[in-house]
Order: sequence, then structure tokens, then C-alpha cells
Amino acid sequence: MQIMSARRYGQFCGVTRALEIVGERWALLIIRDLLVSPKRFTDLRQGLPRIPTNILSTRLKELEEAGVVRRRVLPRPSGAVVYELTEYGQQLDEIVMALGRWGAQRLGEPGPEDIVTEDSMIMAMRSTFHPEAAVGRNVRYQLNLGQIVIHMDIDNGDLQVGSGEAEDRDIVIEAGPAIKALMAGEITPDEALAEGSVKVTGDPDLLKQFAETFYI
Amino acid sequence: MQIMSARRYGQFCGVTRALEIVGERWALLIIRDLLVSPKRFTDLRQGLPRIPTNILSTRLKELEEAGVVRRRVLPRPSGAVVYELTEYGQQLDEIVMALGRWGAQRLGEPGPEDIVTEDSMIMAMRSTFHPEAAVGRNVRYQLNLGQIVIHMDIDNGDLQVGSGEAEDRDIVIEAGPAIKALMAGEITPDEALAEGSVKVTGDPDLLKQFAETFYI
DNA sequence: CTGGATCCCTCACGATACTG
DNA sequence: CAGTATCGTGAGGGATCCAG
Repeated sequence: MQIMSARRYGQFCGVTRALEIVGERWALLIIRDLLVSPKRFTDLRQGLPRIPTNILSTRLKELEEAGVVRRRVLPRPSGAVVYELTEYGQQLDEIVMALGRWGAQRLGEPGPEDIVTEDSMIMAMRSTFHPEAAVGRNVRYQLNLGQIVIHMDIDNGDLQVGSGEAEDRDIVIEAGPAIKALMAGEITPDEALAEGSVKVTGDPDLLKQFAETFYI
Repeated sequence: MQIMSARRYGQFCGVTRALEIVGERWALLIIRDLLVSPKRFTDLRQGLPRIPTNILSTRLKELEEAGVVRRRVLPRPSGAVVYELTEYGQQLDEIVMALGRWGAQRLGEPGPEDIVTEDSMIMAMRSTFHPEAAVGRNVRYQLNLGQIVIHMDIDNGDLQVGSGEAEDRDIVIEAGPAIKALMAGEITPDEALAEGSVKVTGDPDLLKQFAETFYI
């Protein structure tokens, strides 16, 4: 008789159950990246450079078993394996974004070893979007952070965030970690431009609109 | 120079930061219980019987350091030590409730070792409350689950959940794990009463109202 | 090259005993 | 009551290897 998996909490409770499913180390970060798009094993590794492959492998199996992730083999000739969230897994979208907003309040300066990934930025932009500031507007932002390029398309107040350059962009914002200071209200758009920590190509007023639309 | 704490994820990201703060094992369960009320060390142990005391001790220190929990010594003559959430910690309320709703969808039958605690039930009732089903209503439910007795007071559509018996209660609901089956829609109130897995003292129609107000 | 499996090592966690 | 001390175990970290 199986006494009790040591990793269980021994309570009949929703929170407890949730943590047994996605509370293990790395699990919610895998889900964060899969919320952006389905991915191959190697793509997940790139988005989480410090995860050991055996842990990634184990987590994917556990999440698949729990019905959070689905492993899918693409049809020939590709034959590639992709991992994607089930509908149940997609339900974590709001929770992961809320956690991101909560944690962002304690993001100080990036450490020397800290990296920024494309998927984490896409989720960050989605989670800090304030629809009430964008009602009825149409704008296309492109954001360059070193190698990372993403775009935010606001169509009639609706947000779409994606990888790569924006088509017909209204403004290109180029920044480093200062983008967080700007979005956290630690500096104003004017200050950011003045000190050169944020550069724009296009109407600088759009940077103000940006900061009023995306903030913690 | 401190290279990097092994427990860090090495990313400059809100989700990552959040998980570094509350992602360790047991942390969110401690917070779940503190969301209900401030507690002493021993109270926390009772609500989390399987937590080793050194882990509880360590987590409390980490959470205090992160500004999530505050350790407070009550004034004389009590002199007791209580742990309570800071305002930053309170912000986890919605997240913990959302996790509870998400995990509750995968709560099967309770295992032989599974226990139910008062605080977890209080959070479960808060998180499954559907205000739109209670607008303008005034009801006082008492819920007995073995030793555990809690009450839900709906005052003009507003919910307050607390420990112990309800004053001027309209109905006492007595149940076991079947309360979850009822709230998950796996059985109807009529079936629950018919098979005896739920018993009521008071108007049985109030049990239907209950199931329409509190559900996953 | 993708998608892992395997190995070894370390440290966080778990169980229990003990103390101011 | 409110924790600390001790020690064993297993999950996680890191490197390497392997099959398709």
C-alpha cells in the first residue's frame, strides 16, 4: 500500500492540490513560457537556461500526467515534438500574470547574472496592460531590449503582444532594465529620455502614452 | 562576492521574483492560513500538521525578510508572538483564492490520510463565493464538518466567513467530504439529502441556495 | 541537431529530539 | 509555548552521454 507520496501535503484543499500540481520548482516558469506559445523541448531550455534537462523532462511528464500540458507530435514531415497547455493549463494565465505583478513590486535592480527572456517580457507586458488607458485607441509599439524584440499591438483598445518587430509601428522604444524603472513609475518618461536610458524612434509623446498604458 | 543564491532563478522577471519569495515548499500554505487571521507559531503548526518545525521556522524568517510576514510580540501581560501578513502579503489574497479554485477542479476523493483544516475551509468558502448569486440577500449559514465548525454570514450580499458557530443562523449544514461533491456540482442538493451525505437543520431550500452561492 | 536519459554530488527538506 | 539542534534522505543541480 502506497502510504503517501512524500511530496503531498496531506490536506483535502484546493490550494494544496494546486501546489502539488504546479508548486514544484520550475513548474510555473515552464507554464509561463507555454502560456506565450507551444514550444519544443529545446525552446523551453533556451527560455530557462538554468534548468537541468532532467528536471525539465520530469516536470513536463508530471504536468502532462496532471492534465496541464499536452505532448504533441507534429505531422510529417516535421515530426517535431511540441508541448502545449491544455485548456486546464490555460486557466493559469490570470494567476501567473497576477504573480508577475506581485513579484514585480520587489524587482530591484537586475543582478549581474540576471537575464531577460522574450517570453518573460511578453508576459510582463500582458500583465501590466491597463485596458482602461487604451479604450478605443490604435497603436503599434515595438520594444527593443538588447537582442529581444517584441511588439504590442493595440487594436481598438485590445492588446496583442508578440515576438519580433511590429508592422507599421508608430514608435520603437529601445531600452535596457530602465524599462522596468519606467513602468514602475520610478522615473518619468522625460527623465528616461533625458538621461538616455530609454531611446525612441518616433513621437516621444507616445512614450508617455506607453507609460500610462503599461505599468505595475 | 555573492555569486548567486542557488535558489534563485537568474531571471529579471516578476513571476520569477514572486516564486523566489513564495515558491518554496509550504510558503503559500503558511500564507493561506495567515490570510484568515494572524497566528502564533503553534497555531500554524496545527493548521499544517505535516510541516517540520524547522521548516516552519525557516519559512517564517524568509517571509519576514521579504516583507510578506511581520513578527509581532503582543503587549504585556500576554507577551505572545504572533505572525501576521504585511500589506504586501495581503495582496496575495486573490492569488491564493484563484489557486484554490484551480486546484479544486482536480480534487478527487479525499485520501485516507487527507485532513481538512478550519482555515483551508474558510478560504475555500471565500474563494467559491459567487456574489452575483447573493445580491441583496441576508443569510447565515453554519457548516459543520466533523470537529470543524464555520459560518458564512451574507449581509446584503456581502460575505463574511468565520470560525465557530453562527449567531441567529438560518440553517446548519452537516456534511463530510460530500460538501465538495455538492459544491462541484457532482451531486445535487436533493441527492445529497436523499443519500444522507449532507444533513441540514432548517429549511432544505436554503441548501439549494447555498449550492447556488458557493460552487467551484 | 532534437529530445531526452544517466550519473554523481550537494543541499533543502523531513523526522525527531531537545531546550530556554 | 516557541522555537533550535541533529542527522538521514531524496529532490534538484550540473555534466555528460545517447538514440532517432
